[in-house]
Amino acid sequence: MPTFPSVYDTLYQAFGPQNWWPAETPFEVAVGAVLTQNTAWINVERAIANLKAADCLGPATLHAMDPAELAGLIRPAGYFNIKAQRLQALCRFLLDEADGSLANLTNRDTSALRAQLLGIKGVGEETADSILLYALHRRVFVVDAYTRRIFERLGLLKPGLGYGAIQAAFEGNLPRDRSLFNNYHALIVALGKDYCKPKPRCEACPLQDLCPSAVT
DNA sequence: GACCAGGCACATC
DNA sequence: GATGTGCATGGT
Repeated sequence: MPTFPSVYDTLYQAFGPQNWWPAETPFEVAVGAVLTQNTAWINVERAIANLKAADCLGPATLHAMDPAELAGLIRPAGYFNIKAQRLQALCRFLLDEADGSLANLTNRDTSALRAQLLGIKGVGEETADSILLYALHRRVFVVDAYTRRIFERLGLLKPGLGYGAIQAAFEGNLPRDRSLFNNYHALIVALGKDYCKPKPRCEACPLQDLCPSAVT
C-alpha cells in the first residue's frame, strides 16, 4: 500500500531533485503561474521569451501596456486575451500592495496573503499556492490536475475531493518541510507529463509496484 | 482530426 | 454546492 511519503521517495529516486520553479525571478514565477493555467509549459516558455525580448517583463511595464499588445506577446500560451487581463490584474495588485515587488510581501502572514492573492481576478487556488510556494517560499502544497489524477489512481485520494481537502491530505501526511513540498509538486508534474496521462502509459512508470491501476 | 496541456470566472440549476 | 461552458494555442 502506497503512502504519501513512499510515493515521494519513489519519485525522487526515479527523477531526482527538480529545482523548481523554472524562472529567473519571483515575478517571473508569478507570471508563469498565470500563463500556465490549463496550458503546456513549452508554450508558456515561448510567451515569456516574447515578454523578455520586448523588454516588458516587469510589473509597471506590463501593467501600463496596451492589453491587445500584451495579448499579442503572450499569444503562444493560449487564452491570450483572458491572460492579458489576468496578468495586468496581478501587476495592479503588486503595484498597489507591494510597491511593485514581491519581495515587499515577505513579512505578511501566509493565510492573509493567500486570501489577498485569491482576491485578484484570474488567480485561483492553484495559481495562488504556486506563487506562495515558488515565489514567496511559503510552506503550502500545490494541488493540480496531475495531483488529483495520480493519487486517485493510487487509491490515496477519494474521487471527487475539492482542492482544500486534497491539499489537507498532503499537508497532514508529510513532514512540514517547505523544500519537500517544492520538490513533491514538481515530481508529480514530471510523472504526469510522461506517464500518468488521461490515457496512462504504465509500461515504464516508476510507480509500477505502488499503483493498483498499473496496466501490466 | 481528436485529444491534451502545471485553471479560472461566470451562469445556471 | 454541484455542474456546464467559454477561453485558444500548439504538440502528439
